[in-house]
Amino acid sequence: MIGLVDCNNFYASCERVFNPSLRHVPVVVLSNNDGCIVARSNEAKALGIDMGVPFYQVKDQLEKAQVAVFSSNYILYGDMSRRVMMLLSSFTPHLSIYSIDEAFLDLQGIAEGEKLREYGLQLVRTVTKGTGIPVTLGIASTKTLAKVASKYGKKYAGYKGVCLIDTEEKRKKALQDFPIEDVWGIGRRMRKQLTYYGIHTAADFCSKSESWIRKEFTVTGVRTWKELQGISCIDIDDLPQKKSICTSRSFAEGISELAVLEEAVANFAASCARKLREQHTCCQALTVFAYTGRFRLDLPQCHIQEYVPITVPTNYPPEIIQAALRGLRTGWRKGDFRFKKAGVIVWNITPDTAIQTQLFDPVDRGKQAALQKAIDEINRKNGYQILKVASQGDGRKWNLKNEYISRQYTTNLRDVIEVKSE
DNA sequence: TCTGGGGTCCTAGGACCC
DNA sequence: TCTGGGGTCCTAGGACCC
Repeated sequence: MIGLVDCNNFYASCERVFNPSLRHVPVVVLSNNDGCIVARSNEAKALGIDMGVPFYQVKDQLEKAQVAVFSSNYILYGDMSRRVMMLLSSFTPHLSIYSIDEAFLDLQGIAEGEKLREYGLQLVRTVTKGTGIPVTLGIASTKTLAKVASKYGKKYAGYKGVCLIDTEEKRKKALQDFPIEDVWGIGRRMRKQLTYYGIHTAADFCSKSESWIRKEFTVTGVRTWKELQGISCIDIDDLPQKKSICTSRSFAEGISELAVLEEAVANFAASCARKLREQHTCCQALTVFAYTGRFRLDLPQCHIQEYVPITVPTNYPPEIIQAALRGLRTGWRKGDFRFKKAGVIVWNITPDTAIQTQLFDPVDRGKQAALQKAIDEINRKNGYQILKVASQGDGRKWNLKNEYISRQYTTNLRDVIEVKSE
């Protein structure tokens, strides 16, 4: 059996942990740049606030309904996620972290029947009490069915956060009432096509033949189809190495000057380098991109995208920054453009051990690694990016909007909550 | 005026290699 | 006159996930 643990309204729940006045109050969290709504508490969902709507379109409505609004605080959410995952890992030797707020657990041989339910309730209690984040656990024989179970677990309070699909009878019953568009792997486009064929529930989908599913929805459709029947197709322990790592941002105001865009790109490249080092990997190529705003078709459009191969695999910021800037300058065109978004993607990721160097590599890789280790250590002790590459600048010309950001309750001494005694 | 960020997988074609 | 089979690398777009 496989378990799926899903944090309820994760970002909104994180904001609540250190701010009890938000309990029972509608809460929403915005994306970077205060752009869109990306998380909602149950109260906010009940008000009919949709996922993904641009903030400016509903700002007045939110004010009227006295909804608490937050800019996204990824430092806080990342740290809370780490705490949740740490507690989960004490419940199984085999945890596969799927996203910031979700993880799959291999429950093979852990318990069965009523015991499994007990185990689940204990898990939910432990995480909720230990972190303040409410979670739901869905248990079934495949990942897709575990997702179905967790949705039922959230929908009905009677489950107390744990829903099991552990018999054929329960599986059939669960699929009978389950809207096909809520199935993991079925998106907007497939939904449209399925509606056309009169397929509305997961059970309808399962009743079709494999060859028909393959013809209409290719192998990915077949995978979902099999998973729903209880045949596992998606591996639990794919936590393989990432194949790409991306850092990108939208800018509050469009950028017209190459120098400013270069500064932004240098920072995105440095961030990719840091992510590579954190997982002990190097990259051997990158893509740098910059777009003008896609919502302002009345303005001149420009779409820069440059692939840059790197000879010797690296995670050293100056090298990655240099490669990214080289790409940006190659793609740069003269014109009256206002770039709204830019980013760096690193590809061809390899472990940082066993690097194949060039015969005539002019760089002393050992010295370089030692230097970077020292820089990382200084930054760890003294604060984020105390030392950085000069081309990263001060970031003042392309800052993000985050008007409603909360404090870094768990990672910054200045922001730790004070407990006052009488 | 204001519209996110970070991933995966699949398909398909072109260029190039032996 | 007749012109294969098996690869890699890169680009690009679509669909899906959270």
